Amino acid sequence: MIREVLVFKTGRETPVGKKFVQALVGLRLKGVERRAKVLVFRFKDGGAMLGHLKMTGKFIFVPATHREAPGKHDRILFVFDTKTNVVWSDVRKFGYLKLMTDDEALDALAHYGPEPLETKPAELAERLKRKSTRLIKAALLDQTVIAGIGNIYADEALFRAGIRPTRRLDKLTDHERLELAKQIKKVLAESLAQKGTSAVDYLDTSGSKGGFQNFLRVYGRGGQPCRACKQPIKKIVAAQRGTHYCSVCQK
DNA sequence: GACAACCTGACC
DNA sequence: GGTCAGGTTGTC
Repeated sequence: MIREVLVFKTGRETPVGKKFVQALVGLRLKGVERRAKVLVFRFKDGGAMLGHLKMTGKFIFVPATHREAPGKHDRILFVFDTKTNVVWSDVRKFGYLKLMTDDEALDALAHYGPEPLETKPAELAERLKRKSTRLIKAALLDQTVIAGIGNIYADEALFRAGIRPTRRLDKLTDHERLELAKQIKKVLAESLAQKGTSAVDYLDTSGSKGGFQNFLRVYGRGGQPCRACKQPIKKIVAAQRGTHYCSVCQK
């Protein structure tokens, strides 16, 4: 049960007033799920809290004894009636937490594309089969096409599939779409096995770094030699995001 | 499509 | 001082 909700910092997308705190106190957590990049905290009493970490958000478990002296970027401390409390920390304050009914939660999550790790490559490939002229990189980042792919994994999957991020979506061949779908699944699974990518400051709920940053082939490697062909990795802007690729290995 | 906006910190 | 950063949304 949530005993207390201590608010240290608000933000534009999570103003977090008295209402928010009052609604949460007394609720019993049923479980936590993830859909796309959204965390879903469900309550036994009904209703849910949806949370997005955006780029710098973290949920960290802390011992119940740790109560005061919030860290510089801690936004909210959730005090439970157990031995573990939870801190929501967020340097850039882009993240949000929203309380809603079960129906509202269903609505809010309805527009996302399929979960790549729970979907067959052929079906993922089908999601990418569109007449759109936009860049494949933009399509990969579009959460309504396939859910959960971010900037790192878009670049990594494209490298592994040998496809340039600047290719037009409607110009990919069936073979390329299928290969890309397979590589999306592969790179996500490998990263999970390494407990994620701490390229900048990602930490898991125990405050530990992931290890996949050591296995990235293009992301963050602009100017460095391609691990496959030794030519320098290109760094450009595509779909308004920093984008890394090998001009030799990716066609 | 492109671009600004949200915000803070790291790095050149 | 300027640029960039695991993301998303709203406005040309």
